[in-house]
Amino acid sequence: MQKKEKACPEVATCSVDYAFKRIGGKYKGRILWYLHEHAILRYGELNRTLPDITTKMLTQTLRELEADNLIDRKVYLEVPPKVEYTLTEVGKELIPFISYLKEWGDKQIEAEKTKAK
Amino acid sequence: MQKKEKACPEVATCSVDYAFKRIGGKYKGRILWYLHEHAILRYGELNRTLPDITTKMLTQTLRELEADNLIDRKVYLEVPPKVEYTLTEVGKELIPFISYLKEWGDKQIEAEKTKAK
DNA sequence: CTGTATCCCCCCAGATACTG
DNA sequence: CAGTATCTGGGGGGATACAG
Repeated sequence: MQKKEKACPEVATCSVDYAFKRIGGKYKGRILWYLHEHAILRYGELNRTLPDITTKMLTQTLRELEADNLIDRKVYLEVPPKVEYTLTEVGKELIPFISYLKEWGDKQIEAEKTKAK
Repeated sequence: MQKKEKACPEVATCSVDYAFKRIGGKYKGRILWYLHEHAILRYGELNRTLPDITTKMLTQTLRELEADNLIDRKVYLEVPPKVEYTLTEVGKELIPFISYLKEWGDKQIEAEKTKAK
């Protein structure tokens, strides 16, 4: 059964939309931030740093970030295997903004606490 | 039919996660940005500004933003009805970051074009 | 003009098992 | 250690109709 094509398949309607498509998603923000804090993180370290993520989602998200040129993936050919993830230059450009967002988040969380009392 | 409040579905694992939960979603970024650009927008104007949104999603998203105290909703009791949306002070605090993100997006889009040629 | 109310599809993401 | 593979469901979001 032919369904009508969706209104906007994949083209971003504006640059804000474009940017949100690239850093949106359930885990991307945190991954980028943790990579900023630690500079280099291995797969297992990321998995432990994000307690609620599954290996499937972690791999998938990392691949998307890599495809979008926000992170680098370096594989060491040794046993046991070792893979390191780092921010690319383009990815690093996002840090000031995530940093700002984090401060805003901290502030709001604090405000909520005060209000609750 | 009242549904359970959606403003804070789950506990955020960190402030980055918290912030992304509040501005994430398919349309929130653009809505906040357009409200910044125009200061005041009516429901119909927002609907026209986001060509790919349905009334259902627009209403739903606006309600969430309102519940999160990022936008204000002012109703004029007249015929025909008139509703105006504006950014709250808390919402305005997000503008520098969205602005930064927009510039980043513009830059990436430009870079993609150059690369394509 | 500013929304509600339904119906329903698709896909994100979780759970689990397995592999080089 | 660093991932695939497969199955599954829940809900985000689309289309449409209608109301105050």
